[in-house]
Amino acid sequence: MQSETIENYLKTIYHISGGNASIVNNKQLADKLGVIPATVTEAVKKLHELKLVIYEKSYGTRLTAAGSKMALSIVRRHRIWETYLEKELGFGWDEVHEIAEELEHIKNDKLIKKLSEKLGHPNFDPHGDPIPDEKGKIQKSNFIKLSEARPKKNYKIMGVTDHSSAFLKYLEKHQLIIGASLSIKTIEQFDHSIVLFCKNKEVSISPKATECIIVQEA
Amino acid sequence: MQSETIENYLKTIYHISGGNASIVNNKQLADKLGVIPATVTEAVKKLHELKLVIYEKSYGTRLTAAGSKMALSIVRRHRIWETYLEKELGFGWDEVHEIAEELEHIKNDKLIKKLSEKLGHPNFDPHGDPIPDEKGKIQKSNFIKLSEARPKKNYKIMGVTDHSSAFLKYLEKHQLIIGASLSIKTIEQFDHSIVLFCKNKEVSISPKATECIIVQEA
DNA sequence: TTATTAATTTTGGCTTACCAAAAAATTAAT
DNA sequence: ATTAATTTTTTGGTAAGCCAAAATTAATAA
Ligand SMILES: [Mn+2]
Ligand SMILES: [Mn+2]
Ligand SMILES: [Mn+2]
Ligand SMILES: [Mn+2]
Repeated sequence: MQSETIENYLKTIYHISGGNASIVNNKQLADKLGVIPATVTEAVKKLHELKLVIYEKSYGTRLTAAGSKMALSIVRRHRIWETYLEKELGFGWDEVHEIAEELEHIKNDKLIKKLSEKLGHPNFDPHGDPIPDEKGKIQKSNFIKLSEARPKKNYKIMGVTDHSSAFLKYLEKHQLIIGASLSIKTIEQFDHSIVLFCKNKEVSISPKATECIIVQEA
Repeated sequence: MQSETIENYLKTIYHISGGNASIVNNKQLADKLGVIPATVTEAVKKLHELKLVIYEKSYGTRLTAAGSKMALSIVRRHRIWETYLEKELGFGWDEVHEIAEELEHIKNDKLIKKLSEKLGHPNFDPHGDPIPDEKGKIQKSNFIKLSEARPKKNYKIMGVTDHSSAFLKYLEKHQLIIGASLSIKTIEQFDHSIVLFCKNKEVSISPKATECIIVQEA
C-alpha cells in the first residue's frame, strides 16, 4: 500500500471517529474519501494486516495505538502547513486547506520541526483546530459549537468545522472571523437559527452554519 | 499516467538532454530513474501519446515544446523550493535537494509565486543552478566547469553539478562554497587533477571533483 | 564483413488502487 | 416476524507502473 493512500485513510478514520479511536464504518469512509464501499473494505483489510487499525468484518474499523500515532502525525503536518501558509506566506484561511492536503504527505521531520519553530510552535491552525505536538498530544479546550451556545451569554469564535472556501468567505463577509467576540440575542425555537450581535451588527445564522462555528464562553 | 511519474520523466529527459531538447536514450533514462529500460520504453510511448515528447523507436526521445515547458516549470519549482529551504528555513545546501524532490510535485502556481516573491525572485539556487522564470526563461551565464579552467587565472565558484550530500560536505570541508574565490596553481597533465589556492590554502582536487564544480572567471 | 557486445523492444506477469455488479449480512420499518 | 432498505462483502475486471526473460535491433570490434 502506498504511503499517501495509507495516510489519507488513517487521517479520515481519525477525523470521523472524532479523535477517540471509536468505530468507523465503511460508508462514512467511502463518502469522505470519494471511493465506493467495496474499495474501503479492501483497504481496511490491508490496514488491519499492517496493524494500523482493527477491522471487524461487517462491523467497523478503529485505529490501533500505532494507527492513531500516525494519524496524529499527519494531522500535525497538515495543520502546521496551514498555519505556515497563512502566517508566513500570506494565504487566506480559505485557501490553505487544499494546499496542505498535498503538503501533509511530505515526510521530513526536520522540515515540520523548522516550520513549527518559525511559527513559535503554534497550538491552533487558522481554522481554530488544535495542532498535536511532536508526541501527538492535543491541547484540551472547552470549545463548544455555536449551536450549543446559550442566549444572553458572550462568546469568542475559536474555530470552524467546515473548511470550504464558500463557508469561510461567508463568515468573513459577516466579520465572523477567529477571535471575534459575539453575544447571543435569541435562539429561534422552531428552526434553531441564532440571532447574534457581532461588531455591533445583528446577524441571523442558520442552524447549518451554527453547527460549523466553534466558540468558547467569554 | 500519474502526474508525478510524468513529471519525473520529463524532468529527467530535460536534465539528460542538457536543456536543449536533444535526443535522450532509454538506457540513460532508466539509470537516472532507477527503472529498467523496458519500463522506459513503455513510458516514453505514453509520453509520446500525450504529445510531451517525440519518441522514435530504437532511436531516442526528445521533448516537444509542451514537454519542455512542463519540464522547465518542474525545474523552477524544484529550485525555488531548494532556495526557500536554505534561505528561509535554514537547511544546509546538502539537505535541500532530497526534500525539494518531493515538494516540486505540489502544483499550485500561487504557492511558487509567493515563495519566489519572499526570496526576492532569485535567479540561482543553492547549488548555483539557474532558476527558470514563470515563462521558463533561463538566465544565460558564462560559467564553465573547473576542469576547463586555465592555470594562473582567478575564478569564483558559482555552482556544482553533483548534489549528493557526500560531495557537498567534502566541498564545505575545504571551504569550496558558492561565492568563494580561487586561483589555479597548476594542472597535472597526467591525471588532470588541479591544485588551487582558496582561502590561502592549497588544495588538490581530483578530476572527478573538478568536473562537478562550476566557476566563472573573475 | 562477420562476430560480439550493447541497447531496445516484446511478451508475460505482478501489485496497487480503484470500480461495477451481484450476493450476503445487517438494520430499520411495517 | 416479515418485508424493505441499507450497508457490507465478494467476485470479476481495469489501468498504471513496474520487473524478468526472451527476442530483436543497432553499434562496435575483430
Ligand atoms: Mn491528503
Ligand atoms: Mn485546518
Ligand atoms: Mn521528483
Ligand atoms: Mn539544486
